[in-house]
Amino acid sequence: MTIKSDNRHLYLQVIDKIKEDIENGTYKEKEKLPSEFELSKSLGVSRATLREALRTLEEENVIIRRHGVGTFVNAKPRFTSGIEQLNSVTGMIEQANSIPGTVFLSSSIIGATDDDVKRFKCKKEEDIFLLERVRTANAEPVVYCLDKIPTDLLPDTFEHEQESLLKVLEEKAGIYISYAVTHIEPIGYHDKISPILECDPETSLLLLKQMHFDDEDRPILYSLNYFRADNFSFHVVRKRI
Amino acid sequence: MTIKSDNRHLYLQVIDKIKEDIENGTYKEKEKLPSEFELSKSLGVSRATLREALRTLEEENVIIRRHGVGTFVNAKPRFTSGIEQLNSVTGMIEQANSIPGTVFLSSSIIGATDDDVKRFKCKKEEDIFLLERVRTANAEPVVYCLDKIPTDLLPDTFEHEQESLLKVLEEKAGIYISYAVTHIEPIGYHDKISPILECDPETSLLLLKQMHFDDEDRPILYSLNYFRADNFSFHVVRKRI
DNA sequence: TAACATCAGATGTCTGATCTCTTATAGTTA
DNA sequence: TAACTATAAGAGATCAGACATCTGATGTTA
Repeated sequence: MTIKSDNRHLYLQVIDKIKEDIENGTYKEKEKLPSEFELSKSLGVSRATLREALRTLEEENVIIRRHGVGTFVNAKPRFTSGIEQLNSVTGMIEQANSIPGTVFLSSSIIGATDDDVKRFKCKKEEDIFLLERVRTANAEPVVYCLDKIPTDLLPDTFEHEQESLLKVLEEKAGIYISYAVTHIEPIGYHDKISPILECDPETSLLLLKQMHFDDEDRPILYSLNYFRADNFSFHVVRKRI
Repeated sequence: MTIKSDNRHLYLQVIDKIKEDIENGTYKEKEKLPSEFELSKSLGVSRATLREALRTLEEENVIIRRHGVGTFVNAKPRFTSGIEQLNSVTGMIEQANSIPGTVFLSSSIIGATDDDVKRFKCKKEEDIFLLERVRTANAEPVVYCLDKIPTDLLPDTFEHEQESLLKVLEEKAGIYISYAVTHIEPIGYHDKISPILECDPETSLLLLKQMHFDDEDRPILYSLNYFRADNFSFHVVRKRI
């Protein structure tokens, strides 16, 4: 056992343990798992707890269960880091083993537009903080970011020099962004932004318009991210319904 | 109770019942559900079964549970038909209340390229069927499609005039496409394709490169779809991990 | 040979209990 | 009075063991 204080719920630990065992080859693809009774005994948990874990794993398509037959490992490769996983730009750059940086362009406080009122469900008089930055990877500009956030959500000690807005919100304001509704648009050439990102006319941009919500579904942050298409690649697993 | 023969597993019926009750307002947003004990009694199932259902609903973000406190309805609106749902182009056009059409451009049989061998896990000698079409909505060209499929997967009576390739595969060859791994790329202007889709230079294209798999994870169909950005809009809900 | 009966083993469901966490409240103390 | 503390109630988390139902294999019979 590791030293890590594992006071998370039992069923979560069971899920991790089973995933781990699939990962490291203890249970192979398409192979039958031990019966629930045996598994629960060998893991030292009750069958009820084991079943809650298995139910979740089934929901995640990691395993498949057949009544009267058994539980099987689902071969499907695990596609990770698709576009459906929300990550800060900083995180994306770090994942690519590059060093993230930020070039501050401007910041201002503006009145809420009609769209903003709808987006943030705020009043017309509300002030909106507008932040304009260029994100760099190994000192090369790769993303142009425009962020909007109602001023009353901002922490007092806010400093726009910080790398990750999501991190600032979390640490300074106690706001945890849990998901974003994102619209995807291709942009061929943008008179203002393409030069900022040092793009030739041939290099297209991918625009992600993102409305971020916290874990209680409150609208927090609206951001426009223009990615250089030659530097970023997005993918998604599309499932038939 | 409805007449529908419900011999599906109990916990699935419980899930549906609870979702239904949330939908029709029996339990409102953010509201506390009855305790597990009460719920299981009122639904006529055991607490274990109820808990398996709740576990799944929690996984789906429909509810949220807090140890020692209670179970609450998660307000989140249900976002439908995002890009993560795989749909044929035909289906997408129909969903927009437009009439889908097809302009056949060319078809040919070519040898497998190195990429094809990797993609389809096939032999070098394998023949690949190549289909080039333009899809129209209300007679206006909106998508340029390039489809590749190994010839031995094709039904004998294949006719490329059919609207939906997915449907042909299903009905004629008994192959059911269940998901696709999709890469998203913006295209500014394409010398060949933009004119075909009657785009001005200002209209960008969104390219979806899709590798389709059947329900047993066999690679079946590789397709390049070029969408006119002004006609299609894609969105996705990105979740924090 | 084909249809049927039986049985073992697996998941599905049930019962009712204990454990642990959170919250509220009543009580105590400085 | 204000702040801390102990306690109790209510909720989800976990447990143990039982019975129900489904599936596949084996054996039996017409």
